Parts: sequence; structure tokens; C-alpha cells
Amino acid sequence: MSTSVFTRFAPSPTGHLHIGGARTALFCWAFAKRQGGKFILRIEDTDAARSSDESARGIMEDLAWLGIDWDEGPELATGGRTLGGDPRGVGPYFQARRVDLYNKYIMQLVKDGKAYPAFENEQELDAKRKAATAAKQTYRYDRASYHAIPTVEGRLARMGAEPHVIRFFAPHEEVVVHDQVLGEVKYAAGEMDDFVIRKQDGLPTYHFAVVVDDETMGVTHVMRAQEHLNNTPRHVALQKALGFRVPTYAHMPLIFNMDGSKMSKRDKAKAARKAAKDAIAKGAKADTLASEAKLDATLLNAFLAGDNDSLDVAHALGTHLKVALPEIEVADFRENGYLPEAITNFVSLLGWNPGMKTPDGKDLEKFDATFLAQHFGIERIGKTNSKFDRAKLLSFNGDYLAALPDAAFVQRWLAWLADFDGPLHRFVAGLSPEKQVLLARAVKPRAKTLRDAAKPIGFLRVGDGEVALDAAAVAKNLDAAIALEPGPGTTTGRELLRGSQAVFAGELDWANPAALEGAVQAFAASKQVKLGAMAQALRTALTGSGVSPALGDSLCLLGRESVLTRIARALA
RNA sequence: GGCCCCGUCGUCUAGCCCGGUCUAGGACACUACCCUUUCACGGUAGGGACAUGGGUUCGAAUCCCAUCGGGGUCACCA
Repeated sequence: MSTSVFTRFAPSPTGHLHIGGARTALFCWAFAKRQGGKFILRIEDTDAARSSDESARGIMEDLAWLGIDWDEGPELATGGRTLGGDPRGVGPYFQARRVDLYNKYIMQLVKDGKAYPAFENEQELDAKRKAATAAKQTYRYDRASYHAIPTVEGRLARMGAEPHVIRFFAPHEEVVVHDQVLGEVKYAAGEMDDFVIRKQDGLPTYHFAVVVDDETMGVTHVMRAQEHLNNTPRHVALQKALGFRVPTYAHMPLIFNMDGSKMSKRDKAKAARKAAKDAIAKGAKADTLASEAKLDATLLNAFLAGDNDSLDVAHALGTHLKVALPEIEVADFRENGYLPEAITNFVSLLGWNPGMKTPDGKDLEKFDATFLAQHFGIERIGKTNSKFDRAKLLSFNGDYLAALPDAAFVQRWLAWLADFDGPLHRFVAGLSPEKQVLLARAVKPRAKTLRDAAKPIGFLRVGDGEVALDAAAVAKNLDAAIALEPGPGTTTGRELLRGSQAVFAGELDWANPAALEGAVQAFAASKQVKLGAMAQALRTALTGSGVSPALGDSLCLLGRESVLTRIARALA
């Protein structure tokens, strides 16, 4: 087992961690673990305008939440331990703090004549690009600045005097990328143009920073999404020019929405915009919408017009209009009550597969991160793009939820509620441990997410006087005739309910669901009706709807007072 | 448009490298039935795919070519 494997995940801190990025990070992590190597986190913040420290921190927290721990990188204290660090002294891990290093190599290239300053401004280049497009030709930088100053000395001199960018002098030769997933990918000589390696603001471009960092940090395996495939020849050419090693590359397939579009943060804005427009079409006023959602009216109007895709506006609208925005970022999934183990498991299956069978001969699909870390290999990464099927994720999440022991479920539910549903958290936290377990039993098989968990127990949270009796349920379960068995004769749910009041008012063990149910059963038998009829009448009275968790659990959770009050009210 | 990648059920995929064991397997979703005091859970069953056309071969999902289709990328973003 080699200890020389180093992988890295290198997000740019311009927002939360994207679900696709989570998969990339997970695979890099798993590969390093499997190989006995190290996983590095590096923050690519060379876009000064769009990067932020809050985003970097958010991404780190998202990774930590998913259980993707980095061995090296920015430090983050979480859950009593510290992730990251710089044991080899190859940091810092924020690119913006490595500018001197980049400049050293850039100067080397310039002095070697392998890179040169260029002085065109963006407008000039834009015009040339447009002209090329109009002429149906592929635009390539024409090396005007290179030819204008033939000597290194001349270039150095002018660099000191004028704003400029640095371009790499692309060698005229074929570049072959040996990709571990895709095989040999060849790029003909002349395909590459003289791309920019240092921007006018003095910061390196992505291409340059990546190459320098991967070399200086000793990265051996670069695993990233296929959208970077066409960047790879540039990186290889740069490595060659700088005398660097070429890491092993593996480009993984992309993940899309079910409709084939890119999974983008904009999807959230789109969904929110549509919901708002629908509401307005139905008569809502934009101004009142703005004030109700606590949004600035002009900001909202700009958003509705499509002038911006503000996530803040989108979230505010989503919350206010009660529409679910599509989950795109890890934080969205977390907020909607997904379990990290369900997410990592599901996402592992997008473009990878263990290729193993379960004991009963089915394909192995359910596994944890430890399993991944023991079995992940590049050989089994697929080549085809996939679509993100939330229905399957939901199913996985439901399975993971159901598999949690009651106590563990309660614990994790409480933790989630503390972050995302204060009122329900107070309610659940205020219950006895016994009742919390009952709640877990009621909720686990019925919820696909922690957010869903509120639904089956909604009836517990309405006041006894506020239970909304569903007309259809009342007709069916309280008013319709119920045949006695043995017959002849009929009764109604309403009559049964009336009779049951004495039972509930009497001596019962209200802490014991089975005893409660037994009492109901005995009562039903005494009245010559099936338990089912009795149960439905009770459900209607207790919940208003004829749908509830197991009868004994529901009665126990509600307690004597509430049961009696609700029955009396249904009878009134 | 140039360049690059890809193409097995609706979706994720196994199988493909090393052709026969594939009347193509699993999972999610869907449908039906069973279980059942409701809703769920669970169980059983069912429909559902090798993009198309040519080769090669006794034999092709598996190898080759073409076509068609999908995607990525062409920034002083990463």
C-alpha cells in the first residue's frame, strides 16, 4: 500500500457546496482512503470578486456534515475534532495567499520565453472574438502582443510599466491526456491557444494555480468532473513547460436534472419565480407579496423580471409561498431533512458502482462511507452522464430513516429540528423519553425525510378544540351504518364513539399503547363491531381525518384529556 | 460551428475489456394482488431497455465502421 497517493478537492468559494461537487469530493476522499493516501482540501479563491470566506467556511461545513474529512487543508473545528492542517508545510490552502509562489513560476516562464505579457483590453478581444464568430471561424488569440515585443527584456520592461495579462505560449504539438476513465484523449497540435495565466489584477487564472498547487502539494491523482476534460491539455502543457510531474487524471461523468438541464442554483430562482408569477396570476399583488415575504419591492420586481437570480429572494419566496425549491446544494438537502449517509450512498451510485452482489443475489446498492473507502476504485467509474433522480434519493433516505433505532432517530430528529423547526423542536423535546420513542415509531415508516416527520403527527400539535373534521371522513366513519356481527342490526361510528367515552373515562393504563388498544378492542367486541370500524370512528374524532399512526400509539400520545375532549367535540 | 466525451428499462445501473452461461439481472418509480383497524411499512407478481444501419463471426448488448442522438468546452469564471 503506497502512502504516496494524494488527492484533492478544490472548490471555489462562491456559494454552498453543489451536490455534484459533493460527489467529486467523496470520490477523491474514498480513493485516497482506499490507497492509504491523503485527501487535501484546497480553496480556489482566485476570483477575488466572487469568492468569500463565508462560502469557504460553508463548503467546509457541508463536507464535514457529509463525513468527508480532509487530512490537509484549511482547519475547521467541528464535532470536537479539527479537520485539515498542514503537516507537510505545503500550504497555505487558499490560493489567494499563494500569489508569490505563482508569480515566481510565472516570471520563470516569461524569462524562458514560454509566457509573455499581453496588453489588449477586454473590449478589443471581445470584438475580435465576435468577428471570428461572425465569420464562422474558431477564435484564437493572434499573439499580437507576443510579436510586437520580440525580446524577453523588452517584455519585462513593458510589464513594469503597463497593465497587462500574462499569456502562456502554447506549444505547437499534440497533447495526449491519459485519462483513467476515458482512456487516451488526443488533442491535435494547434488546438490550444495562448490562454491567460495571470489576470490583470495580478492573480493567476485557475489553470495556472491548479498546476502549480497540484505540483507543490504533491497531488498524484486529479479526479474531477468531465467538464474539465478540455482544460486538461492546457494543464499538461503547463506542467511540461514548468518541468512538473503530470498527475494521473480521471474525469468523471456529469450529473444533470431529470429533464437533462444542468443542476444549477438558478433552478431555485426559476422555481421561486414561477411560483410567484403563478400567485400573481391568481390575483396576488406583487407589492403585498413583497411585504409579506419581507422583501424589498424593487428587489422582488427585478427578481421577477429575471434581472437577478438572488438565492435570498428565492428562498424567501419559497418559504412564504410554501413551494419546495429544488435541492441543488448540499445545504438544501440538509435543510430538507436528508441524512448525510443517504446522500453519500446515493451520490456514490451516480457514475460508480461496486459491482458486487448481496447474499440474495441482488446488486449491492446500499453501503456506507466506510465501505466506499474500502472498495472505491477508478476502474469502476462509468463514462456516461447521469440524471439526478430525487425519487430514488428519497427512497434511500426513507430506508435509512427507517433503519435507525428509535433512540437514534429521536436524537437525530431533535438535532435537525433544533436547526430548522424551532416550534416542533420545543414540542418534541418537551415530551417524555417514552413518548419520544412512540413518536419515532409513528413517524419512521411514514416519513421519507426528517422534514416529512412532522406530517404523521400533525394531529398532536393542533389544539383539542381546533381539530378540523373532514366531511368525507365524518360521513364515512361516523354517520354511515355499520352492520353488527353477528347481526341483525346496524350501528354508527357516532354511537360507538358515544359508548366509548365511558371506557376512556374509566381506569386505563395511559402509558401503555397495547393496553389502550386492547381496551378499544374489547369495547368493539362488546358492541358487536369489528375493531376496524371502531378504530376509524376514533381516528376521525382524534385527528379529523381517518388517517393516523397505529391506534394504540395515537391514543397514548394524545393522552386521556385530549382523547375525551376530542371525542366529545366530534360528537357535538 | 471547431474540438472533445458519451449512447443497456422512465431513471440509476449490472453485463461489455476477455463474443456463446443474456428468452439481458438488480434498484427506484409505476401497476396489480397479498398483509392490514386507516395511512404507511412489508411481501408477491407484472409491464418496461441493448439508439439505428452496416460489417466481422457458426454466434454480438459485447469487436469494427457509419449514421443519428445527447452532453461538455471554446473568458482576464472556476
